[in-house]
Amino acid sequence: MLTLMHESYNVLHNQLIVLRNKTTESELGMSRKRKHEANVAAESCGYDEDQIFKKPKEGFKPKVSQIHFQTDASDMSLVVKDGYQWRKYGQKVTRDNPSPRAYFKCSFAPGCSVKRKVQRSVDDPSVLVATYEGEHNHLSPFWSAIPLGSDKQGLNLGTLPIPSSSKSRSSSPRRTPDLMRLGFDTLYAKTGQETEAAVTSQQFLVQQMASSLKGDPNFTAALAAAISGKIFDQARMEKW
DNA sequence: CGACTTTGACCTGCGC
DNA sequence: GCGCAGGTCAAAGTCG
Repeated sequence: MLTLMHESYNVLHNQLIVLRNKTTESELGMSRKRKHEANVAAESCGYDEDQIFKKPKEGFKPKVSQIHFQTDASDMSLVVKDGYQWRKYGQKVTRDNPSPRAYFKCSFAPGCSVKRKVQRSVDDPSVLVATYEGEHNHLSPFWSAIPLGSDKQGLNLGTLPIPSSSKSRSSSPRRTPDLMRLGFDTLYAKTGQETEAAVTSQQFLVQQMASSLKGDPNFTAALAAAISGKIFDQARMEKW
């Protein structure tokens, strides 16, 4: 039943996203050709033109947040490792900033329409300013790597997707997943035998992972992004 | 060969 | 209507 419910939810959520996109397009005023294309798509979904192009009572403004990343000043790439998988689809030099602005789309989930703009700060070129538009319709790749209900069986973190779209050309080593897999595999190898040694090794592994993650710039960047997002949400909630 | 980046062209909104 | 600037598309190139 849970699976069915989850599937139904996903279907409905995807339809909502499609409708939101269409209403936004119509509101912004699209060309006749594009309107026709959207209309065809709408018909295939079972909605009439009025439903799709009727101006919404409340405009759907995508959630926008801005996060600053401290980088090496010598590193001129616009790659921000925040844990998600991004696909770059454009780059522009804007008037107010001599450094180019890169445009990314979330490529982790097909239906995810979150966009990200990354540009160096005018004041401090070592700071990357990432502007996020929209909300992910999926869990972070980190949590997606952990199967639901995994209880000493799954948790194969070695399958953790490699964050960022830099295609691992950068020099940063991918040591964390290996370490994590090593630890969890060791920990969960003996099924159901919770010995004292296992508890000790668990504590040891936790310490080892903590020190490993602390030294991993990718993880700290992702953590900073997550905390910033949380603070942003809280600020919005308090404002309401 | 697939996934991804690069980059010039194109689209769209906005001010004049 | 025109020009500018920001945003997006898509073909070509790159890499593992």
